[in-house]
Amino acid sequence: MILTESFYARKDVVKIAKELLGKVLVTRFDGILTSGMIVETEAYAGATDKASHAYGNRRTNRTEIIYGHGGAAYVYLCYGIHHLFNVVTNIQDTPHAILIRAIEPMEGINVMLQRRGKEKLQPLLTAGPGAMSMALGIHTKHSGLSLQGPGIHIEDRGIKISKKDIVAATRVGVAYAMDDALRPYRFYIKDNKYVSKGKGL
DNA sequence: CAAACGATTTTCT
DNA sequence: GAAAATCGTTTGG
Repeated sequence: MILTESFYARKDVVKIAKELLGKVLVTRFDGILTSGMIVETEAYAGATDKASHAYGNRRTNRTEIIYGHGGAAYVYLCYGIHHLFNVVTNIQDTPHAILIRAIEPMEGINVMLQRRGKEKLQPLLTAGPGAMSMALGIHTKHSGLSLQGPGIHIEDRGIKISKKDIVAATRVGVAYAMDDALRPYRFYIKDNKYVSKGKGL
């Protein structure tokens, strides 16, 4: 089943980040379907989190989407090269978001290989937020799209991730956030080879 | 209006 | 392991 607004609108962003593990992220652009199981996420707790773009309730044109109601996509450009895909959670004016960092490819693998300029399936195809977005065809122009719409959505296909297989760790690439960089807001599936290596382990 | 910077990835040494 | 690539957003003049 497709996750609905009520899934994203809840208030515990950390809990939702854990629940997203094992769900399936699906994109369909120009009639081309690609999908993969989410194996790695990071929570960003808005106003109280220095690592978030919305720290201190700072509002800018770019981050306005995070302030909207849960269930939308927030895509932004990092380092001028990479498109990072986030899921907006919580309710209007509470800027929580979850970064999807890695997936295990399921459908449309040949398309993903083509988009990434690769020839054979290997973990680095979708391990890491920038690489995953490119494989799924996600672009900053998709920022603000509803996750219930035709382009992007997340499905529950009944995959159960055992609690003992969920690992909590510190987030990647947020050293500038000082003490908040130490929060255990990164979650991934233990022993899954499609989890990105990161730098924070 | 100009300048600095980043929730990363790839490539070269 | 270190450094470059590259551009929209944000911040300062």
